[in-house]
Amino acid sequence: MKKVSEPTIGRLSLYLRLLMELAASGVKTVSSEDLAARSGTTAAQVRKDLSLFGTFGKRGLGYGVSELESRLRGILGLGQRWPVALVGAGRIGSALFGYENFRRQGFYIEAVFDADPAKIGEGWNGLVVESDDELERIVSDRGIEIAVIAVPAAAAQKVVDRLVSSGVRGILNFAPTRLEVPESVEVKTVDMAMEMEGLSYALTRARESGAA
Amino acid sequence: MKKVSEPTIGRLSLYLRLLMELAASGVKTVSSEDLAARSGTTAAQVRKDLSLFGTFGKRGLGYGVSELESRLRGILGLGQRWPVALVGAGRIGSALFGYENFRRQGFYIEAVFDADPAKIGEGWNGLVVESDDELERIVSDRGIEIAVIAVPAAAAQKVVDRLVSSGVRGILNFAPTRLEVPESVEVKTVDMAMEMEGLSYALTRARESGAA
DNA sequence: CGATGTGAACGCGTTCACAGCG
DNA sequence: CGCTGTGAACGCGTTCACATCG
Repeated sequence: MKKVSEPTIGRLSLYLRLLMELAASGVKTVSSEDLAARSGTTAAQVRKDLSLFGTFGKRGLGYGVSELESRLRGILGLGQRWPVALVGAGRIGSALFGYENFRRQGFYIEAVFDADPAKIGEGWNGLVVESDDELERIVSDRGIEIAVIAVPAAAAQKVVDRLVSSGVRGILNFAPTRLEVPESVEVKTVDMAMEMEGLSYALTRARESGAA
Repeated sequence: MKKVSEPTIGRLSLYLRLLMELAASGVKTVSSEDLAARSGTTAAQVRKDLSLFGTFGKRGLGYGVSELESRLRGILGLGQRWPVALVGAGRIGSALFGYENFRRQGFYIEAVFDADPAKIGEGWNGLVVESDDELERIVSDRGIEIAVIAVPAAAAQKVVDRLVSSGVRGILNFAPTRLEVPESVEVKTVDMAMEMEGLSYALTRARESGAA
């Protein structure tokens, strides 16, 4: 198999969501051009992305919606239930929990940790907040491989080290800091401040050239 | 001025945060190599990024921390207060509100909207949740140019259209859907489901090649 | 001498154009 | 004939290498 770029994976994820919507609307077949229009890319890009993983289309016809959907599920590893640990029982975690696509794709928060003794033992969306001290034990006992980090930046690296040593291999990071991990561990950082600053930049530029 | 790529802006934002940390530690000067190590990139990349906007360094010495910090602030348009509207008074918005870097960089949530009549009039982190109906009036009255969308995907496009027609030119979108906007409007989408699926893909791949 | 600033080389993802097949 | 699958061309961001200057 050829090598697959990160943007490609992001688009596959997007295609999958669109296919679910199409399936719900009763559509049976889509062309690369149609998918492209809905996802904001080009038909050639759609075909290239898909062709990296096999040949799913019917020439002269397009792609079977439900077939492609299940193919993408398989490619993205969504055919299973993924137990997830949440570290930091704050608002971000709650938001994630309420995010319906989260569970629908097989991600289940199965442990919530917090360093604040006041929160430990408290109920949290049907779970109980566990003590930080138990992190290693619980993560490895439950076979958790994916964790969401929602702690302050200063605490993040320490948490990550402990998670990784307990078997976690994928991390979604909301702490605004760069995390050091072994090659074998995948980190995705969501940095809202950075996104906002991107907006600030764009607006400022527009204003300056408009005013010039 | 040469054209500036999106990744470059993201890195500038990152450099800025590192510079703030360095300044807080009393560091006066940094080399491109030092900044590169801290930001996970290369020294050449740091210099290229900065050189797009001017020549801030001293040869043989490096960059003045506080000088570079304020230059970056200027470049990113952070020298001002940005009033922000939040549409959707749910958990994501609360998370954002609690995010300290948010206010520190000049972003202030100055209006919160929700479609749910039960929430309207309620207090929300010191603000009052406004009726969706008032959106156009309030956004334009308060000169709001940046909005955060935290509503269900199905409702997002309609909200965006109304925001844009009221003067909003920058949007941070948490709804898992592609938004249609005029050229002149900047959209940044934060798609947590997509990030999680990226993790799922990486872990699945690792497992398969490991097991092979 | 040391670290910056930058033109040139490079690698890689995207786009193009068309052959291939239902 | 229509739309997919794909090698080739392209554009662009990253990396390299070194001239430049404090």
